[in-house]
Amino acid sequence: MTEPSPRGRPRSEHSRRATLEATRDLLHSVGYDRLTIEGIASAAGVSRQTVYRWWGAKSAIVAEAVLDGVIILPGGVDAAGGSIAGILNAMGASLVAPENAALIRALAAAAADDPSASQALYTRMTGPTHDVLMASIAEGVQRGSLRPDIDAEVAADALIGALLYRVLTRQDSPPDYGDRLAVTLLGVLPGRV
Amino acid sequence: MTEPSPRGRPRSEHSRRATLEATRDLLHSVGYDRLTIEGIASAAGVSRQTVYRWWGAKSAIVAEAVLDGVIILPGGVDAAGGSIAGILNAMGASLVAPENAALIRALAAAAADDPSASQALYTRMTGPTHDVLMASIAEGVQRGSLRPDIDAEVAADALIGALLYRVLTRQDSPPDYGDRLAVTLLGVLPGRV
Amino acid sequence: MTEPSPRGRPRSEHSRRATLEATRDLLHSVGYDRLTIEGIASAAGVSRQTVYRWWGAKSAIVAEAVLDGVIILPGGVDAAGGSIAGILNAMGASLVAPENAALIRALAAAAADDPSASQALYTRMTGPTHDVLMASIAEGVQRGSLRPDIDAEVAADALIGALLYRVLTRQDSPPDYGDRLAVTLLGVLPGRV
Amino acid sequence: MTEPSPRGRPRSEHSRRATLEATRDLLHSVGYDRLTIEGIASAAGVSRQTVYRWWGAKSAIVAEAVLDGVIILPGGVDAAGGSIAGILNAMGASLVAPENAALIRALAAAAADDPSASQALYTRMTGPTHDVLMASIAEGVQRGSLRPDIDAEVAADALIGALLYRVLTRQDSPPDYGDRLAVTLLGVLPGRV
DNA sequence: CCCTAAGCGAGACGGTACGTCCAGTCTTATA
DNA sequence: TATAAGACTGGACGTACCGTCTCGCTTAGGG
Repeated sequence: MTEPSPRGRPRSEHSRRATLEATRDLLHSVGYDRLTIEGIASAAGVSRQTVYRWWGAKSAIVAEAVLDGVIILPGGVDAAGGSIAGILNAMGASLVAPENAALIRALAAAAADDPSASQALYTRMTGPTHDVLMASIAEGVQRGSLRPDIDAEVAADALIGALLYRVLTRQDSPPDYGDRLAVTLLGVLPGRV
Repeated sequence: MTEPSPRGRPRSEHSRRATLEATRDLLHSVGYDRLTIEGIASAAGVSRQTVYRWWGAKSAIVAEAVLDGVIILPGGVDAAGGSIAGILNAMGASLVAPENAALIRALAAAAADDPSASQALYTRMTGPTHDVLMASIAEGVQRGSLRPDIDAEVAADALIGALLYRVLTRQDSPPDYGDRLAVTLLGVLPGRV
Repeated sequence: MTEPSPRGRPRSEHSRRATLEATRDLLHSVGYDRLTIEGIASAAGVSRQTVYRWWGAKSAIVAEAVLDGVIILPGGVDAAGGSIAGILNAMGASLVAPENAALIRALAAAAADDPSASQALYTRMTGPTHDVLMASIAEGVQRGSLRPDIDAEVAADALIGALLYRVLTRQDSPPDYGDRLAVTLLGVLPGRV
Repeated sequence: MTEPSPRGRPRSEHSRRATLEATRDLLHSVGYDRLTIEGIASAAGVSRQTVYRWWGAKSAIVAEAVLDGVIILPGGVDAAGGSIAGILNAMGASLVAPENAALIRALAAAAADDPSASQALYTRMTGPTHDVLMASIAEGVQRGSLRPDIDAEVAADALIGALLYRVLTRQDSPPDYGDRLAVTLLGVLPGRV
């Protein structure tokens, strides 16, 4: 029942990791458009051939980096448990930080022109936050602290979408932008749920 | 008092227009990443040198195409006057149409890696819709048909952002997605403002 | 019987002259290969169109510069009247001077690839010297100071050719190279005829 | 003690050879001025990048083609052993042949504008002939069949230079031009030495 | 203890696009 | 009509990456 046990030299985990990390760093510093496989390979200290053997296209590397957790949506997951406005404020503040905004925009570009990887990218990048928000909202509706006509999925889309929209258009969001989102979209008062 | 009257052969408006239109068509068919200046020039029947003389970078061409109205946000401006849900439904339906979704994604990619043009791109692309929405919302608040705690700017961001988010993640929006947005975010009933 | 008297603005002699002089200077400094019409026009303070109207090709400009005497074979004509060895020494010394050698090489290149201008170039550049040499040799033969079997044309070819060969191969000629040429080829003793 | 053994794909001798031969052919047909790296690459069936990797400038390709013997001075080396006039006649006849004259002119142009390669070009192209001539002349002097005051180096320069001069000026040399050179410059009778 | 299989770095190869320069041609306003 | 200004097509320049291809070396099983 064991696996057929592979022949030959095993794949180098070190090279794999170095490639993904170099990709993350470059995505960060030069953006998706100016990201090149040549640049990734050389920054990772890996040969071009090795990159092509395992990925073949730059969007595939980006996708794996995201799925592997090498690239994480800043401020997303660990905010679970707080109030909705708190989650949004944390997320907003994090997204707006220049070092993260560049990464977000790069990933938007990657998603934009890779038909196959975009959903994977977004489910991994924004999915956790999306889930946390949906859970919080559903709970609020159930407890009666939110209007009963709120559709949790749509609300989560809108909350994330608003932040994304502001990052892509390069409008900075004031520190209380999360509060305003919560009040406006959900009708909650600051400090509540 | 007249202008100094320019010397030399005047710039060809025909070439300018052909370049912008070729850019729009290619953006549409191959996306931003695979858009090349060489391809634009040849599709436009214009020499590469002419493109470089006037623009110098592909993002600049895209920006001008948008600002010039050669590329228009589908279903945006002309929806003015309808109900909010109606505007959103129309916009949503339009954005989701495959021929437009590709263009939207291409523009998101362009905005993502051109620091200088992104704001221009978005203010022209989404700005009119943004304004229409804000006006409708503000009017609704004033008339009392919307909650008074709604922040029109934030609401418009969220409405557009939600649609953008779904296009970028390639989740299609059902036909009534606009209705659900309006209900959830603004608390309006379908059919009402 | 008078000329038909030209209509319109007369050709600018100043532009013509400036073009030829700029050509000479550039030929001198960058050589024939890197000589460009664009460069000539701008160095001459003349528009490109004007150059094209009157010449059309860079070799034609070079040819006219030579024929017009703007470019002269250094040390050639004014050496007339001296002894043969003296002419050759003067010519050799002059050709070897770095500032002239560059010009000679440039003209060899021009002659090499312009079928129509090469003869004109050489007859004007080397012709006078050729003639002076032939006359001197013929006179020497007639006076009996040179062997009677000397063919003046062939001898002149060889004397000039030897110098040209050394310039093109970038071997410098020692100061007494002219003496050695005269002795070897004509059998004259230094200081005689 | 063995060589470090090179890594990577070995250089293609086929491409190297094809490039040099294409260069020779083009030099022949279009001359040096209209010779382009683009044209060489395409005629050789080689990518432009490969040409740039190994040579970088057209003069370097020409130089290697000469040094490698892909381009040979027509009628040069193999004439050794004949009489001086015979060598000159053979060389003269060969140089004057239209297919060779074009090549000679092209090489003169190449030598004229490549400071680094000109000596290499000429030592390889004319060097062997130069040596043969010098040897023949020195031997003639030693045997007493040539005047003792003849400087073999200068004489060889002049003999080659005369032919070169006529090729560059596009004056054709009559079939007996070699005889006339030998008689005039060396004082030998046709058929002797 | 070799043998075979695969991974890997190095680096050449044919290509495509880049951004620049120049060749020629053209169209305008001015002299 | 000549000229300067300057836009235009076209083509070559030299560079950067692409994706593919050989090499030699390394690192594992398995005979």
